Amino acid sequence: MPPALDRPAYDAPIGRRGSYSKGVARRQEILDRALEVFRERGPEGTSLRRVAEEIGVSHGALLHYFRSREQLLLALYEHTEAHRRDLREQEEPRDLGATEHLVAAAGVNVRVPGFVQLYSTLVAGSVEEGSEETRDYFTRRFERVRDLTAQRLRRQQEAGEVRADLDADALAALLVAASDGLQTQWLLDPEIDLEDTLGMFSELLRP
Amino acid sequence: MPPALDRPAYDAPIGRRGSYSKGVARRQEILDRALEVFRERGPEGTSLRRVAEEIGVSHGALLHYFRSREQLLLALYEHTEAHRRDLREQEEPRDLGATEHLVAAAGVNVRVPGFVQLYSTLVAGSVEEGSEETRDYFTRRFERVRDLTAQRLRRQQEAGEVRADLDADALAALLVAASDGLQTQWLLDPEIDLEDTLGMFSELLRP
DNA sequence: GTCTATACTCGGATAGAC
DNA sequence: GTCTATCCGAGTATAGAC
Repeated sequence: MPPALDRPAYDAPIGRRGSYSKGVARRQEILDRALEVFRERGPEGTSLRRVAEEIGVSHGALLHYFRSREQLLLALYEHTEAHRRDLREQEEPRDLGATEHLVAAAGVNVRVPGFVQLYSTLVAGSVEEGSEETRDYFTRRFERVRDLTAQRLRRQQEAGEVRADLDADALAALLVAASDGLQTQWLLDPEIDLEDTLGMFSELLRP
Repeated sequence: MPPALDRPAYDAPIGRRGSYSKGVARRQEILDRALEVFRERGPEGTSLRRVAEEIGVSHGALLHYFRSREQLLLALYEHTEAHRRDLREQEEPRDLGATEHLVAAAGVNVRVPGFVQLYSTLVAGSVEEGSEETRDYFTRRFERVRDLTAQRLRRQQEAGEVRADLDADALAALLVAASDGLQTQWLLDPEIDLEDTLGMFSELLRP
């Protein structure tokens, strides 16, 4: 369920030209306060209207900056993801193998309360009609994550750390799938050992 | 995302004792007609109220037999799943290996329009507050599927078809996760070759 | 048990004031 | 561009008629 994102695409300014026209700042301000509300309560009891009230704006105003509840949740996701990424960049050694990278990412994910659930809500919703923006977002995200994983795999294949008789791109899709799927299983049963189980993949990949 | 289900738990009669008290038949009748509505339209435009109107009951009455929209969707899922299972029992050879079994299951899944999406909607929703029934349902389902997969793996390990140095239960979780995760990726990008990619797992498992 | 009526909150769309 | 007011249809809870 993994890593990097060059730019927070949906935090981008709304007006094309011109300076950061106050609207952006206002939107950021609203987002910050919304984040706090989400942090205090769980993801429950956080309807648009209640969040808006808590923040001190009308729900119409909230909807003016975030075209839908889904977009607000996506902004929340991106914000959390960025923070999560910072966490990892400190503690994570460079040049991990593909599996180890995903194991580390998954480990951080499950330690951020609500993060995995938010992710799976958004992905499931992204496929519904009228969620084209979220859909594009996650389609691109999957592509990026698969590519990054494939790159790592290729590097490992060249170094002889991973068996070279299998296609790196397909392996990458499989590895990312296993990571996401295990996190889903973890949501329903937090007893499962996410990191150990996913880590088995590096065993399977050994030449 | 796989196979069997001993009993459709939420199609069970409501009253404990007594004969199939007409209520069950009525519920079934309503469900059948609702299924038809879902089949005609996609999963879109199928609000409780519109479905109720279409089949000629009040939306209150519909809610009397299915405590929530989610429960109606779960009934729809179970019904489709049963039909899907019938399909497979005809064409599928007995005693497939774990991977092959999941590959076949996934292949059928993606050929039933809307099925994968319905599954992922339900799983994502099951984790939300107030969805305890759906949550229990899918928790049990995952347990069952993992167990079944682990059994197959153990059989293959004893037969020397699968490397025996790895824990079958953990492998099963990983395999099921990969299957689910790939189906999610397929939802967002139907170009990916679900069956071939998942099939690689049997390569990885070879001793 | 079966179902109607009603009411509440929700997400979202709209129109228009500033 | 920013926001208020208003309205719609959605899912759901409740009370009570039969």
